[in-house]
Amino acid sequence: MKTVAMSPGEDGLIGIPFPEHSSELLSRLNAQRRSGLLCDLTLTSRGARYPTHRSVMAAVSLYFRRLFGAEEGADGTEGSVGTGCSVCQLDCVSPDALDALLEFAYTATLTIRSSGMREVMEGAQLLGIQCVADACRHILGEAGEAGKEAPRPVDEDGYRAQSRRKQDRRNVAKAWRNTQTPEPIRHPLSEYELPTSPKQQEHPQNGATRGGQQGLVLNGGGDRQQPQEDVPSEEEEEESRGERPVSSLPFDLTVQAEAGRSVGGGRKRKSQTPQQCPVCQKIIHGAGKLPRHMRTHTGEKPFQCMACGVRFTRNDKLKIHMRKHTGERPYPCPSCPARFLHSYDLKNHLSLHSGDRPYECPLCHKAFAREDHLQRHRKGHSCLEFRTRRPRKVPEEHSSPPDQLQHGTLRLPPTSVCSSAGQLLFQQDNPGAAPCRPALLDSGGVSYPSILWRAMEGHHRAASMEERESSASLTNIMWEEEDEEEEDEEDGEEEESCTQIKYGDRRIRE
DNA sequence: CTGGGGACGGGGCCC
DNA sequence: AGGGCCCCGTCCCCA
Repeated sequence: MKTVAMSPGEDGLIGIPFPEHSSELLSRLNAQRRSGLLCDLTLTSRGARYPTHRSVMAAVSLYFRRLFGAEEGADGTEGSVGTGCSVCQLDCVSPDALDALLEFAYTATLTIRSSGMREVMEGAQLLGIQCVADACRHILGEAGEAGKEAPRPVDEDGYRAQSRRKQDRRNVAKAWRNTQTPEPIRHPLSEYELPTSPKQQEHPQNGATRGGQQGLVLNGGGDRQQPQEDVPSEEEEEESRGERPVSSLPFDLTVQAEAGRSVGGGRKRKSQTPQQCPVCQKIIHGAGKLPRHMRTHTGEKPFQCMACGVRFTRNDKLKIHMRKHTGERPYPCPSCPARFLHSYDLKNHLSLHSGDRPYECPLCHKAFAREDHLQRHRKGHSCLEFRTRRPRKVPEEHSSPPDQLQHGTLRLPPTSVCSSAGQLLFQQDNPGAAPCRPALLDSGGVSYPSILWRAMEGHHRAASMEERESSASLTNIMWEEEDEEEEDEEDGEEEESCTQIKYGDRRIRE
């Protein structure tokens, strides 16, 4: 047993994990079920009888939760079954399906024959065991359609909740994780996340997503949390539906793949063979990295700090975290006494000494020491100033985009495009560029020719040799007066949006 | 809004 | 192949 380093007199809470507890608990409950011990509920289906524990059934099934009044918000009396041993007739679920569902409830593993998949799915649906229903539906090839036709409310909510900041695929995946994985894929009875990682699949009870000879074993998970962004392409979906063997469906963590596609594409070593995540379909590069990635789906955090109880998905993260307790700061600044936990902290810090601000906003030219600060700046509204008034003089030269560019502002004819907010955003065709909202073209639906962006980009390149080539994908189009000094006789309040500030040598409009 | 610290996930390299 | 270690990019939070 590890000793816990604590300062004298400290009386902090210590969390000592027992990762095996959940599976052992489940295993013992299952043994009780098999021997009929402490069973207080008997399920029947077409004559077959299945002694169970109502607490287990309530934990695993929405139907029984409601039946027993155990659902959150229920008063605990209405519709509840008495405390004695009761019998619940479930003829609508076939004996085989019920048996499989009970097996799942007590082992976190669904063992079924392919031919019985639909019955199990329907039974799971009826009993409100959603993860099983979803898993079966996916295997039956109905997931894609279902997902398209009727997106889950929870997905929609999560998506909506994060919609403001979802900027790119990564963000969406993140948003998905944030909204979905606080409740990771887990068996309802599991205190800890039930194993879906390969390591834990070795557990005889829990594990294994293995393709049986005739049957199929699924770990208690499901792919229902598949993020929208990561929905596989039609080909991939088709592939996963029909072409692949059953055992390599998304629940099979041994799915590997992409044979040939990435392997031959310049990867130097076999150990770098990418593997495809069975849940999000993401290609994970690097040998042995898939289990690590899978923990982002399962929520499993096997590495816990014995000093403060914080848990991590990865050992290396825990190791870095431990530096906080040991006081180790292995990255000293050569210019000052500052020391840092992370190399990148030192890197950031060094930019303070040097005064380097290599990350410049392509719009307002404000420079930042950190790239993420620039991204934040651009995502916010701080450089999305716009002018809603129209120029008094209609620029005739707009037919020649490069000529319209002055001071980083693209001149547009008044009949062109202006959102209700008076700003226009568009994205360049740069896959690597920072993401942004799609173009706001709501005024007359005038499409935005990409040539304008290229013109803008060209302008930026030409404007100054000092300027870094920007990866900007987001910019504003502002109405620009012909002469900066020229005063507009129109609304005074809008004049404030035209003040000039300086960043470095560049004068911009604010 | 910005600067800074920290957490998290992915990829590369190595054993 | 699996895993440790490291670096990097990104995001979140707080001051």
